[in-house]
Amino acid sequence: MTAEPADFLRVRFAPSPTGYLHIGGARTVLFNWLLARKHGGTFILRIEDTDQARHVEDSVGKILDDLRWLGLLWDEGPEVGGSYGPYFQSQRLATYENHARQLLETGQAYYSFETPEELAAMREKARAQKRVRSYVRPEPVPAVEQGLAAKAAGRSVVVRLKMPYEDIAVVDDILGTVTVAAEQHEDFVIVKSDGFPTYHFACVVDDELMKITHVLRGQEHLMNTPKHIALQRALGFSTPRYAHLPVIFNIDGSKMSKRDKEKAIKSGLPPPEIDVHDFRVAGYLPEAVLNFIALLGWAPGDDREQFTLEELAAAFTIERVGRTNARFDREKLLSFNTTWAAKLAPDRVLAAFKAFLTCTTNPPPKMRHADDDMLACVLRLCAGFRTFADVVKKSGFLFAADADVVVDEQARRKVLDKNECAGFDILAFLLPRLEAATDWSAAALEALLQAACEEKQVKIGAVAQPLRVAVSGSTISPGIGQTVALLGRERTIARIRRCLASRV
RNA sequence: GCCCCCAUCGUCUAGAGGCCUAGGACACCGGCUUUUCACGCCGGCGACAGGGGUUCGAAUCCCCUUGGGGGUGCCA
Repeated sequence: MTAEPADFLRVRFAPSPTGYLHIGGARTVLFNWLLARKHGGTFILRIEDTDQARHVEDSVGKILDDLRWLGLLWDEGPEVGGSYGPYFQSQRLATYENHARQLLETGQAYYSFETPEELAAMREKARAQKRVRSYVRPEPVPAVEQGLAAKAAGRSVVVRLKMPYEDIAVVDDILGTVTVAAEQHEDFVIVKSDGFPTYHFACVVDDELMKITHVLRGQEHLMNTPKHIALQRALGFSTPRYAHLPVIFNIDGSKMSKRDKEKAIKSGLPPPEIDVHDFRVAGYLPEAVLNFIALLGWAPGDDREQFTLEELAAAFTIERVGRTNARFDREKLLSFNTTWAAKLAPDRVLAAFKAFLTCTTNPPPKMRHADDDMLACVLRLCAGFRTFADVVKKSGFLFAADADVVVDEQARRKVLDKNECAGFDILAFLLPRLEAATDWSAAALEALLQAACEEKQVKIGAVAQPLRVAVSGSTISPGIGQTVALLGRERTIARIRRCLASRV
């Protein structure tokens, strides 16, 4: 038996720390992770923090946290280390410098001094002349000594790669072969004036040094790939296999950008979920999110739609990744979440619910600190729920102080005030009977309500609804018998009394 | 502008020349269940962007048009 070498398949996810993990990024991680998992390869996490201006405080921590929530753990990278570290690009500057020097010394790269204004003028001119390429390589190219001197003199200096004048073919496992013509290439910056490498340069150097074999990334990188290939050739590196994933949009076709979120917040609309963190806080299960995003751009080929991470890893192949952009349908995600919440083991749902309670801002404090038995009970009573946020909405009143139960205006009108306060009358009728009840079990209470219906000659709704509104403040709650049983006699009576006192 | 990618129900997709009077899921509509919300069950509506080829035969192959998207940064 011939064993595969340990690192025959190495993939990476390389986010830049500019905020939370985007849902599109999550799908990229997932596909990389699945590929590694399927083939027994290695999944590497690398932080591309080469843009000092865009760096957002603590965003690495947030990204790691979201990845852990999803259950997509990395084999090498921050916190876990590995043999090819460091895994932060900002800690690898010397490495990039060495490679840049090599390129400079072999004449494959050169120093360049144009000002932003000059570059803008070049761009404008190129557009007017309908050319793709805007940067014009100086002839001859400045000598290394000239560049060093300019730098010493305080001028803004970058390093550019001399792009070869030849067609470059990108062999893509999803898209096929994409060839970019020689005249399309231009000398691009590999080292910025602040001495940091650009994305292209750091990425190529690290992929080589970290022995990355497969690059799975978003389609927005497709046109970068010829640059990367040119860099690899100049440095004598090997070229990994490439696969570019289709893009994910909002349901209306707009981009799922952070800007959308900010815009919505500004105009007072509920912000759309676009970061993994948003879905966490909104009460989704990672199982559902993962399952749903897996199906954005990938399909098993049969009618199966429900997959655990393990099942995905077994079924996943790059060949079955599609080429068409997808829209993110929140309704379908909601449906997936409902399904997962119902089919997952109660223990798992409880654990996820507790995690939700610690990260969301809404729940009544007492709910957050309730014991497992109580929370498990609530989860049972809310069976069929769509998100954890719904569970809180439906059962939060169980954890509120009696004085904090405020009757919703609409509920009051519809259930209590209507028909000359029939609802209040029912409550007044119910009160002594509940006070006198000897058995406070859900079944006994249901029976008590049934008896009240018969006595008053009304349907069960006419009795259950006023009681529901009195104890919960709204028309939404778990089954009334169980709700009242769980609430207990004392609190139930107190709430009915408070409600009756509010009658005008 | 220029370069590149893409194109099946409203949405995610199955479909790799005859198995397709195009299958599934979500949404939607109708019904059932029902003390609220949700769940659940049954049924229905609904697509091969348009035009040319190739072929005995095309959703599937080729070309054009149209539409959508990406790139065109000292961002990644």
